Amino acid sequence: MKVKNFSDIPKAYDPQSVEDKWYKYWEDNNLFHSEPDETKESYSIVIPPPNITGMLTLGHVLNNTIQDVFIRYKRMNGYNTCWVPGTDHASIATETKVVNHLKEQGINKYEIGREEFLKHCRQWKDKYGGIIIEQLRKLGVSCDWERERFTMDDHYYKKVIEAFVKLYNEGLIYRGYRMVNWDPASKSAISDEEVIFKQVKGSLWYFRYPIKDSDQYLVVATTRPETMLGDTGVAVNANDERYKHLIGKHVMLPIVNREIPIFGDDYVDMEFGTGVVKVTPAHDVNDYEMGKRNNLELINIFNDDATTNDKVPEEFRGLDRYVVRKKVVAKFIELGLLEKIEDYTNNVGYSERGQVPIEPYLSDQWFMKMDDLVKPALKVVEEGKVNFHPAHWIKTYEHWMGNIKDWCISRQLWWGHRIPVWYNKQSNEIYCAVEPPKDIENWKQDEDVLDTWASSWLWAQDVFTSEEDQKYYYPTDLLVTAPDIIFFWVARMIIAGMKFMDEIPFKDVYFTSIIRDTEGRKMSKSLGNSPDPLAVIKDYGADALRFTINYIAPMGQDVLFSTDKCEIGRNFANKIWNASRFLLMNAQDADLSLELIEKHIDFTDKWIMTRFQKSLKQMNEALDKFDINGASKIIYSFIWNDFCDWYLELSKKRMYSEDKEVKSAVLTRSLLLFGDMMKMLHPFMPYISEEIWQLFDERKSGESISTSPFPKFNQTLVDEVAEKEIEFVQNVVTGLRNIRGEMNITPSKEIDVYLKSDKITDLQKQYIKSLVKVKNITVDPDLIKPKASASAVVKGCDIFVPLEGLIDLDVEKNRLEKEMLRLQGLVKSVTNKLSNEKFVNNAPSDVVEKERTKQTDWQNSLDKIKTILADLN
RNA sequence: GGGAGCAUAGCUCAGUUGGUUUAGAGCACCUGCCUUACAAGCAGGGGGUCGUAGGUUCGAAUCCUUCUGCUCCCA
Repeated sequence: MKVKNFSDIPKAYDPQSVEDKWYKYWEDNNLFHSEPDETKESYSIVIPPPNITGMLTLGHVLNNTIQDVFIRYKRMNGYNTCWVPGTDHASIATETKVVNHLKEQGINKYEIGREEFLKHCRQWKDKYGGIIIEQLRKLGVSCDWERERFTMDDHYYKKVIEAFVKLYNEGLIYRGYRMVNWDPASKSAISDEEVIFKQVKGSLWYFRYPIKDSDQYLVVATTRPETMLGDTGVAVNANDERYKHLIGKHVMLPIVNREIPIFGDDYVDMEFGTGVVKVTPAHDVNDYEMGKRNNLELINIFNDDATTNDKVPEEFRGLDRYVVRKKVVAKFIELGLLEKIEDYTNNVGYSERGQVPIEPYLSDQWFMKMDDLVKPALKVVEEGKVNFHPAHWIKTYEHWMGNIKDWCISRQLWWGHRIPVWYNKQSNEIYCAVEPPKDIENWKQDEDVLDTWASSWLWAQDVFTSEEDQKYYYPTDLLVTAPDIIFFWVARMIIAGMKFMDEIPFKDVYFTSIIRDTEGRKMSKSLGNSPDPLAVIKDYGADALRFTINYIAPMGQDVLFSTDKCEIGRNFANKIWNASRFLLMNAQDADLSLELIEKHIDFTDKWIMTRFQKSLKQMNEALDKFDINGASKIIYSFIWNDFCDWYLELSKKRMYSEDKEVKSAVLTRSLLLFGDMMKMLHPFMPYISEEIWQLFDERKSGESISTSPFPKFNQTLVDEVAEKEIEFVQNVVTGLRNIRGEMNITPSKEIDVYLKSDKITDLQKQYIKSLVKVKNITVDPDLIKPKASASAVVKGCDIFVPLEGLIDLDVEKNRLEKEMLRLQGLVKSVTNKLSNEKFVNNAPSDVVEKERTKQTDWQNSLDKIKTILADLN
């Protein structure tokens, strides 16, 4: 092998130049493109398509990093990997943006009309829709960019329409005049899932409703005074002794002067308020149900923007609902009909997008019948055909699926998939098909578009546009997504998969953590606590951000993120960089013949190979169970602790050897191992691993670590004996360093060391000498403790460091006493255990055996420490 | 009201089927070092008895129950 020539390798790693260079290289060489190949096993992922209105957030970073880790890992393991990227048209979000954008130019959507408006939407998409995709590239994600999709691509659009037609023809989609969640800002219905409930401090107003033909009145309590204008009844509980006798009578509705009935209904909670409920069937879900049961009139008092219409008295018309609220209350005061006002906190539903309170509103909408559709989708999750990680999300899924209501899929918007239904202008006959009717002039198409999720539910199947692709890549292997869209998207994709493909959409679903700030608050624009990932990448590097976020993101728990935590990843990258720099600098003038790699192998080499093999195995196992956080910790500690802290330090003795062949052998092996380490690291830190891998040998054009084979675990390279031998060296070295540190011996001072041991080899002695600043080591199994020396006891070795004149007796006593107490505690607990007959009789024999060994070892050390201490006094 | 999750060092988290656990890591902290890969570093050190109360067991951070607190989802 031949490393790259370097005159001056920078001391600190600079990610910026490295990252841009390699991303371009990967794209130029089209390394991430996949085509069906029946000779290879496929591994496919579809990206959760970000909104075209979106900008890259840390949520995207986490989500896409995880997908990239798996796709790169599988790619290197020989799978034909295909990661399909794309974006979502985000009907309501995009339309809101475009409407506002046009408003700034004084343009009104209704004035320019549907076609013209859609033109603006498409322009907007062309201009801004690709931003997030470009930003994703900065992260280093290995998507198959040739397959980039959009939910309104011709092919995809058609599939969405076909799905609608199919369900319509099967009677699973129907139109109905129902109460829906109305967003008065976008003037559209939204689904139950898009309503966010917030605790709002408000009031409970108590109104007096005069009873007809009487001088008495009933008191009703309400949180929404304005709706009284649409009241068509007053309800009490039929068992309520207070009011029972009034059932069948009427009240005179104030302001409106409408005569409305008093009726009994079980729904009414006698304990709440006064036990009397005003009923507004057109503007409240529960009232709507009561109205149906009791044949009440439906009076809709609002326009589609939640201003009052002409169904209310003239002075209240054309006003915003909250203005009306004030006016109604004022009027009640004026009429002397306001009983009292209490503070009250209630749950108010807000539109997720529009950020305004939703209004329960009666309108014609399209619904999907869910009862039968969910059954197969529920089954595949319960049977483990689709696996959730963490598995506890299954319960949430089951609960939602078990209580599902029909899905309102129509939206009163223009940007999106227009409902493929035409109404005959004369007969009002309904026509539903993929293609419009032939005599189009006699028909009028439904104005509405579909809920965005009623398009993205086909994502996993219809991003594959040819039959061949679909057959090869579907079902996909993994979906990585945030748990907050488990209902919106994950569940519905499974439903769609089972319905249209008769097959699951993905085998595993990984639910990511939610990113919060260090105080545990969700990232949000208004709080300003949401770091810009691109700025973080600029400051720390994409590798650092990727690694950090994996390192701090435990599965199933929230991530508390702050930008400075990226030091973890940056420092790690720098550590790796310097380790490679060390090897490269030494390799510049070395002979790196591969024949040498079998020569001059000692126990340190066997040990590092063992540690590598074991770490590799552990990492494979962690990734197999989707423990990406655990996997990142394994690679981190192997590279930093085992390789850098111990192996590189141990290898310096031979690296600086006079014997060129020794140096070359050690160096060549280290470079090869380091190359394998870079492969292991590559899924997590793709850029720096590529950079170093490319420096370590001459690579062909187009060759990349990302398409090179992942190391395979090799049991024959695991050497337990070498591990024990290193452990011994580490114990002695740590013991000596401890003495140096605690006794305040200046680092430059060379010490004499006496080791009482019968097992230490010459080679071990040399390595110990190389790791601690030592003048001379004397090893003798029958050693007698030298005068005025500091001591330490490790398993199999007593350590003495004579410190004539330097030793502080009190410090040394203190050290040893602390060690004695520790050992005493250990001995005591193990002795207790062993003198318990029940333990000895009941515990497995190997456990008892282990405890016996522990006891002997600890007792042994304790005795020695005691002797030394006694000697000191 | 129903459901889920969490509670281990100052902070953020590990801790596999209960047994080298008198509990690990990173950050923070203290001490000493610019030792020719790395001060974004090296070496050493202090610090927790595992939220509470009980139970199962020879043995519990680990299993069961109670309570407390926090987070999220659904109604």
